[in-house]
Parts: sequence; structure tokens; C-alpha cells
Amino acid sequence: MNEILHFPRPSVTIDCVVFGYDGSAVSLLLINRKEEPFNNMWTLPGDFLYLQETPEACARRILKSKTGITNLYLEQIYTFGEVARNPRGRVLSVAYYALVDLRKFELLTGTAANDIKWFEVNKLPKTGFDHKEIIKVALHRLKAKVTYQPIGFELVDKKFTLTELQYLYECILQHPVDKRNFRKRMQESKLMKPTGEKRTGLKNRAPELFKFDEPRYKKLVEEGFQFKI
Amino acid sequence: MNEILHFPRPSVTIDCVVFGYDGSAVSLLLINRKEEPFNNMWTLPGDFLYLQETPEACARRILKSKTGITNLYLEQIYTFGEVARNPRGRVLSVAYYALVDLRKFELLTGTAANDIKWFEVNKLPKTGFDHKEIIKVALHRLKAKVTYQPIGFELVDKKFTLTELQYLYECILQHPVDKRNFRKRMQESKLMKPTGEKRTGLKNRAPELFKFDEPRYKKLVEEGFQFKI
DNA sequence: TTACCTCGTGTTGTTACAACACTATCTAAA
DNA sequence: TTTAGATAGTGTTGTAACAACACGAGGTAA
Repeated sequence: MNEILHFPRPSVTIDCVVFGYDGSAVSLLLINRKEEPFNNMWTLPGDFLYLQETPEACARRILKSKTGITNLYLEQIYTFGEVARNPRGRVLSVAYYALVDLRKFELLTGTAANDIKWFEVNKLPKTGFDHKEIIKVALHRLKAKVTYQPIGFELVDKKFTLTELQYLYECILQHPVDKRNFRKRMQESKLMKPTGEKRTGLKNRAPELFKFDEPRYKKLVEEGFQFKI
Repeated sequence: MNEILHFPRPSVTIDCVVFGYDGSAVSLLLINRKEEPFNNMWTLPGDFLYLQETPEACARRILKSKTGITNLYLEQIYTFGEVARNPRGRVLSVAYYALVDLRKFELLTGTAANDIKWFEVNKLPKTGFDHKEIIKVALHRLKAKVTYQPIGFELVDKKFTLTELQYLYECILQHPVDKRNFRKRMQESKLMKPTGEKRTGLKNRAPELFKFDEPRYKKLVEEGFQFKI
């Protein structure tokens, strides 16, 4: 006898809050739902968890199918389990958030272009289910995390200028950051190294290009370092 | 047609990491399991989620049935979903942690006394399933949380001395705390107020008794305050 | 050559924090 | 009632982290 199989089971979905950055604003991926409930409303990309995959693997599968992107930063946020959150039945949602550099990837467009869209985080449409709540929690977590973990580097080009990095932080945090203090901390963090190259073609002094020092980062993580912007 | 019902569903359990404090050490509640798998091994109190209850309500139900305690601090930790974490089938676990003042409540003892026991956090036995991992994450979260949220007050008597509170923090953080700095910060936090009474009957100077100022705390939360020990 | 734009850089005052030792008050026992 | 023993309660100071702030340098374009 296997008691597990006889116990009533809820459905489990994974929902993804995908934050995208295109160099000028932080956006969030929503899908225009084409079925009841919440037909024609915007919802987070999500799917039912397969029995043979982990929640994180499921999140990656969803993201791959919706955006084509395979290798990205992903983190579990929270599990939402209000009894009535889905009118069709008992459905738990394990929510994840992901960070995507929109300039690195061609997004899936075409036939479904009107059904899947990026919305700037402060211009979100009305959303279905409890996805507004999920988004709220995700935004809060992202802001908190970015100030003490260098996840911002996920959203910037391989080679980037300090000004570009600062601008990204300002987009996420939604408030201006002091330039000299920012540069000081970033350089002290030892998480990036100069490439020696400069970004040219701008209509001003050519800024230096840096890159994220990943081996160094991994070493610092092992030693248990403290990062603060 | 209801697609939800036809989709394969994993089982979902709630597991609770119950931290208890008796005035001298932080312990953790474990149950000696009396069935396969992991028969006769120690595991976290947990149960299957009922379809008509939220995960948090389920955690409260578990805690009530195992400890008799109804009103306690509770917080979701993480959802563990490795495919093979339960050898009997696909089982997700939404983990919660709870804080219990052991002096306030009579624990369930008697016939089951050998099957449910408190273990000091640095003297834990071998545990079944992935519960070692869950405990590790819970401990980490508790330590982090206690330094910037005044959850320590949950574990202390209604009226308490500053020394008692400090001792609790030292038990949780597992390292000594400077007495004068601790008292300074606690008093500056404005989260407690003196009762005017003193604890007598000790073999030394009678220390002043304080109590947690809950209305004030709620007001400070609304204003978005910063607490740091 | 000039106008324009962003890059890149240091200092200083303020605040938060850690480290640290002695007197006061109470109990208990001589 | 005196004394020993125990914990309560209290301030200062050096150091480190942080926020605020302005201008000359090096590019581009007209």
C-alpha cells in the first residue's frame, strides 16, 4: 500500500517573473491568456510542474519555451497557496524570478507577438489570478537582493562601462545613485576587471570597458564575502 | 473539460522547523518516524496539505497536533522539490519555521514521549529525507532574520529583563554579544518599554522588567523602520 | 577651433559600530 | 550587621562606513 498515492493532491504550477533589461528600462514579461479563467487578461508565464522535473527545471523549461533563453539567473521567490487563488481548482504556485538581458537575445515574436509582451515595471496592465501579488513580492525581493548580491551583472553586456552598470542599478532601484560612491564601491568590490578597451563611437570621451570577474566572484562567495552597493 | 484535474499532480507536504527556547538553549522538534521509508529515523513534523487549507494553515494544524501550541510565529522558508527527495513518489515540501517559548507551553508528552523530542540545534541526530538540508536553510534564515527583525521577542516571556533577551540572541546567533552595545540598541529601538517592576528572588541585584511594545512595533512597521541588533 | 557631452576622480563631515571596565544593588551566609 | 559573591546597569572613544558634493580631462561634431 502506498499512502502517498491515495492522498488528495493539489495541482502545482511554476510561475516566472521575468525581469528584462534593454539598456534603458526594466520590464517584465506577461502573456495574454487565451483561455478561461482570466481569458484575454495578462498573466505571468507559467505551467504545470511535470512529475519528473524539479521546480527550477520547470522554470527553465517555461522560460525557454516563451523567450528562447536557456542560461539565465533564476531564483525561487515564494510559494503561493491561497485556496481560492485559481477558480478552477486547488493550485499551488511556486514562483521564480529571472533576469534577462534583452539585448543579448532575440525574443520570440511573430504570430504570438500580441500575446506575449514586455511591460515596464511601472506601467503594468491589470493581471489575472494573484499575479499582481506575486509581482509585488518579486520586485521587493529583487530590490533587496541587488543591494547585497552582485546579481546586477547578469543584466549587463559582457563588456560594460561603469556608467552603464550604474544606470541599470538605478533602473532596478528606481532611484538615483551617487556616481562617485558607486564607482568607488564597484571597484573596491574586486568583482570586475578592466579590459583595457574603451567604448568608442559615442559623442563624448570614450569610457573604459570592464568585465565581470567570475572566478574571483566564486572565490569570494566561498570565503563568504559581503557585497554592498 | 477541466484541464487542471487531468494533469498529473505531485503530492505536497508541509514540513515545520520548530525552534524552541527554554531560557537556556535553542532546540528543534523532531519526530521519530514509525513507518517506511526512514522508519525509526528522526524527521521534521509534517503532513500532507489538505485541499481546503492554505500552506500556513496546514503548518498551524501540524504544530497544534504535535505540540498543542496554537498561536506562534510562523514563516515560510522555501519549497523543496528535488524529484527523488521522497523515495515513495513525487512529493514537494513547503517548509515553514516556527518559534516557540518552551516555558509558556506544556509539551505533549506521555505515550509518544520517546517519539517526539527536542534536540539542541548543535546536537542534532541523523535525519531522514532531505530534512538536514531543510534545517540548514531554516537556521540560516533564522539567524539572518533575527538581526534585522525583532522576532526574538516571540521567544521571551511577556515581561523580560534585558539580560534574558540578550541571552536568547546569543543562543540563536551562537556567538556572544556585547552587553552595553546590545542594551543601547534595544533601548534605542523603542520596541520595548519598562514595566516599572523588577525581577526579584535572584541572588543578585534585581533587574528591571521590560515588555514588548506591540502597538509601537506595528506603527514602526508601517513607517518602514530599520531594526538592527 | 570651439561647443558640447560624458568620463573619471578625492575630500570631508557625519554617522554607525565595536571595544572596553567599573560602580550599584541585591542575596546569602558568616 | 558585615562581608562576599553575583549580576545589573552605565559612557566614552577610536575606527570604519557612508553620504554629499564639483570640476578638469578626453572624446565627438559642427
